[in-house]
Amino acid sequence: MEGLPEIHECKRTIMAVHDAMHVLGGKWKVSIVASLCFGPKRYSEILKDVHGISGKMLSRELKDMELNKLVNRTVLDTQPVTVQYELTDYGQTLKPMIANLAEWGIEHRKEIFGK
Amino acid sequence: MEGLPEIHECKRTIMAVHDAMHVLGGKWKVSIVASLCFGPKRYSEILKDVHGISGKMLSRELKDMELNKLVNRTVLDTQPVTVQYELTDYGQTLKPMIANLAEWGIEHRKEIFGK
DNA sequence: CTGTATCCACCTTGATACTG
DNA sequence: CAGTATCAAGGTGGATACAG
Repeated sequence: MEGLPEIHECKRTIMAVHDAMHVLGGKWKVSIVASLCFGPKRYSEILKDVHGISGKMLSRELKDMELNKLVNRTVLDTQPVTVQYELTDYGQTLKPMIANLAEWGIEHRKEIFGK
Repeated sequence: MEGLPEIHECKRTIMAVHDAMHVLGGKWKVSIVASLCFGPKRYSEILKDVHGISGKMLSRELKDMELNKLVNRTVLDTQPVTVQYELTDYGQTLKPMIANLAEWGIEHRKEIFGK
């Protein structure tokens, strides 16, 4: 597999992909990560960014990702309270993968609608 | 976002990621693609590769991916019949993304178990 | 604003049995 | 070997109401 000199075995790759998906599974997680790739966001901002997600699901997914050390949650001392989410250093390591996925998604859209 | 010179906007990235996930969503698709990244495979080989998947789900996911032009299905003239699946040229474009995901998955496993 | 609780419809998946 | 059919169970996610 090109571009992956460290990997020489199929099963190992599949396991790795499976591990990654265990953390990024669910309908919304990668979209949320994508949103947070562009800097810290408040709850309501993510809600607007990720089209179609409900408040319940956003809370739930963010809590999941917090447990997995992917995002940090900070309650800001404002009136009324606002909460800021941001990728942890660990979460930042997902950026290249998100970038790849986005790039493919754009090409895919062209493939579907463009011609 | 580093490594993505063409993308300058958050919403567009999120949409792109969403589009990609529309095709790769579901519990098993990325694992199946990962398996096929290592060359054509027969149904039963994929079944062994992707740990935990049932025959029903494998059939269903492969059919989905065939509709989306990601994989080719070829019935081989053997006795009994065997069926070979392989990534289309279009499906091959997913390789970099799978490679990234696998790389991250391996690091993630270290993060969880390694220390 | 940022959630949580509840109820509920739907979808996904697994198990099993069966076909060509 | 490569599927399909059927059933049952559990998970997923939306709507709404409510709380701090």
